[in-house]
Amino acid sequence: MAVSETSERFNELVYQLVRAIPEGRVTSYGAIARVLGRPRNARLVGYAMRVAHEAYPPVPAHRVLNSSGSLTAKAAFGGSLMQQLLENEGIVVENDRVKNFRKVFWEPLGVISDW
DNA sequence: GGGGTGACTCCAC
DNA sequence: GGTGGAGCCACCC
Repeated sequence: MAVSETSERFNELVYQLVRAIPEGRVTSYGAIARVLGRPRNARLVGYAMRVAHEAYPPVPAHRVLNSSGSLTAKAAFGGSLMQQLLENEGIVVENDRVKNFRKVFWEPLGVISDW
């Protein structure tokens, strides 16, 4: 199976990290990319999320936002589903942006030291 | 192999 | 805080 193993591994690490996000907290694509040693690969994290629906266990991709706290993935979730999921966890969403983004932001580095 | 695209980020204004 | 431009890298024609 000669697929691009590097991106496969990167993909899996992204999933594992996203699954570690606590309920009611969010993080950003850039933060994940940085933790995985690819600070310039935030876009690839986004791409990984796009195909994350094929992964199991499921990945809570709705907890991953851009660096501004905007729901850039909203369209991919279809309508207001993403916002609903976030609000269901106690996160306040206003005008496609997470309120108190800095407060609910979850730093992935904490989990890395646990590995 | 070349060119366009994107669930991004940084920097300047 | 918003906007615009450049950089990045895998994916899909």
